[in-house]
Amino acid sequence: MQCYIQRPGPVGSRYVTKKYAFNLSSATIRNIMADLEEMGFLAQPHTSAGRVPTDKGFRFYVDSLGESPAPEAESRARYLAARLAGLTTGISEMLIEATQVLSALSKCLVFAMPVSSDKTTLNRIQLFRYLDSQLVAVILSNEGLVRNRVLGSNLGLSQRDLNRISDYLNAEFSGWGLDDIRVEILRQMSEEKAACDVLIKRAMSIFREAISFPADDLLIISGLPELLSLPDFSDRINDIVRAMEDKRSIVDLIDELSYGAEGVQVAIGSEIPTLQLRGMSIVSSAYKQGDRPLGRLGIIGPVRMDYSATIPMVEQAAKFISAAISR
Amino acid sequence: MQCYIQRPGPVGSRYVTKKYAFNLSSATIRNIMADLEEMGFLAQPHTSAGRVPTDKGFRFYVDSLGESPAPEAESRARYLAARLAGLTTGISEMLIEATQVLSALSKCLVFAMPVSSDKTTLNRIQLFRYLDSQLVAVILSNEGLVRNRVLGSNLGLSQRDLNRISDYLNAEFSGWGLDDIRVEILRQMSEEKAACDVLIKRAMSIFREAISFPADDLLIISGLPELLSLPDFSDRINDIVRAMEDKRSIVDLIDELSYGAEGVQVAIGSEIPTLQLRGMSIVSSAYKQGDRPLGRLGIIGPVRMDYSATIPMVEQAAKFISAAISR
DNA sequence: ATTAGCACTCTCGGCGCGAGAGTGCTAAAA
DNA sequence: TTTTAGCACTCTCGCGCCGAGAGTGCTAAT
Repeated sequence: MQCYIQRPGPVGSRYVTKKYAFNLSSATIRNIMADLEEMGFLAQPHTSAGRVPTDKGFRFYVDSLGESPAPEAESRARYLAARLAGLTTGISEMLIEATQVLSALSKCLVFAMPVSSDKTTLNRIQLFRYLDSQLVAVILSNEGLVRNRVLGSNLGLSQRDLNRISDYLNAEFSGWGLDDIRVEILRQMSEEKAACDVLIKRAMSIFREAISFPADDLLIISGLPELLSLPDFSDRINDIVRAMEDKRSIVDLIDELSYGAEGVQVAIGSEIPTLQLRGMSIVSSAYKQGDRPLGRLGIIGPVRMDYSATIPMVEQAAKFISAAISR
Repeated sequence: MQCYIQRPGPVGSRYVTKKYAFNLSSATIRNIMADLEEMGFLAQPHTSAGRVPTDKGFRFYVDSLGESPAPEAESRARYLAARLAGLTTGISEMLIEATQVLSALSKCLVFAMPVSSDKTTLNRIQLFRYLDSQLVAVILSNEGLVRNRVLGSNLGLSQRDLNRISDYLNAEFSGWGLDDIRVEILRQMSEEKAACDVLIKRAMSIFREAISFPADDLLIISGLPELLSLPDFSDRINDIVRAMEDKRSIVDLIDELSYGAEGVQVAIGSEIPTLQLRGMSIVSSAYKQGDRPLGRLGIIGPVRMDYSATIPMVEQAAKFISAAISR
């Protein structure tokens, strides 16, 4: 019933009778609409404008959408797969490519959000002398994230020392969660137990610095122009750009919304607490390695987006990426 | 004379007489304005609106600005220095911080653009086994850039092999320009000379892949919302966002504009060829390590920006960063 | 060379108005 | 009982008008 709000503007009873061969007159439709309005599924912006679905209406629609076949989803999935198949590089590159493809297909904003680096587990760390007095820490996580950090003063450590430190850290902490490592380092440091070995002490302080990342710089966003071109948001553009600039809060929002969600998760309009994103919906899904969630990707678009298209798209993309990672 | 167009909208003769104690009547001002208009320094949007400086007018103004003392520049420079001084990390972090500070101060968009990775010279490369079948190449340049790249299939090389390859590559190519390396690799590969040693052959093909970066992902942009909030661009917001999305063309533009420029360089309005950036000016300066330029940072804002403030700001920032790098 | 005065021009915001679209309600038809 | 036709009513939107305001150019006087 709601599927015809894919065009902007309220829709009137007469339009419905023309568009669909219901064999019902506009007056009947009006009655039905009045009923639906009473139930809270429709609303009119003002008397004698057409009806507009409410968030509740969309929620009902999305819930009742269920497992529709969606014929064109097939070809889209193939296209996405083709674009991603060529990539032999890491997860990050695949995610970037995927967001770009999806934003082009959906004409919405697409994000991808690897799981916060706090929650990743260390695969390996390696330190290098770099230029005059700096050192570089390269941190590989088991989740496919590669990060590097330049640290200020290497305190005159030789590359040999750094190798020993690296080896020590890998032996000690490989497989640990970065969060746990942080706690453990603080514990060891406060215990002063490590004081006996000055190298270990140094290793710890270097390590502590090396694994402290900003929490948001892994968020990938594509298709901002697409979102801004939509007639819905022609005012409020500033709000949106500003909201997207603050990646941290986006990450937190997505985290909060999809806490414990299985499969595709849809947040519609007022279900999103953030004021700056009012009037928008978020369709997102986790991608996983085996059973372990590695991150989330999804679409942010207007409430009246084409859910029957976006939901399968997000689902397919997440599945494809999961498969590619797990392979 | 032009310094009073720091408020939006054309300015009339009467306003001038009030604002400045010239002891001249508005009619006199009108005559002078008519003269300036004939010379091409002023224009009127329509008859009986005030005058607006032309690009030519701004150019004259900027050129005649010379070495003005700019009293508040002092405190701004100190603020910037204070914000940057705390950072002990690498160049990239410093640039990000600098762009953020500058965009907050200038209410404009600020960019920083490390020199293209093609033109950097290799300091060191190191390869790691990673996860199942991938390998990670970490590339350190002499210009302070740290990049890593995940490569697809490691072909069953052990970490020991990778270390040997790394050592070989470092011995062979450390100090070379990435461009030159590329050429050399192609030459060696076509000569099949390296065919004798299968490890070297592999090293070459890995290396070739490892040093191929997208040319634009080092461009840092801060303050897009600031730029969009300006009343000047309330239409055209879409153009701007889209232009900023296409980082590649921004990089090319800046490169082109500032080719061979010494010190601060100002491009005003129509001096910028890009259509999407019409109505804007770019103030930029190179930052250097010693005498070697490492990149460029600058401000993009409306043509009627406060050049007497932005020019010293960009200059100071570039100088400070140069000093910090060279130290 | 500068200024006062004056007629002229152009923009901008508010107002009214009519067209268009859509509704609710009532009474008739199925 | 459900559906339909008809009708009066309401609200938005676009358009043209008009007056206020700001600024100019020109001329004549200082």
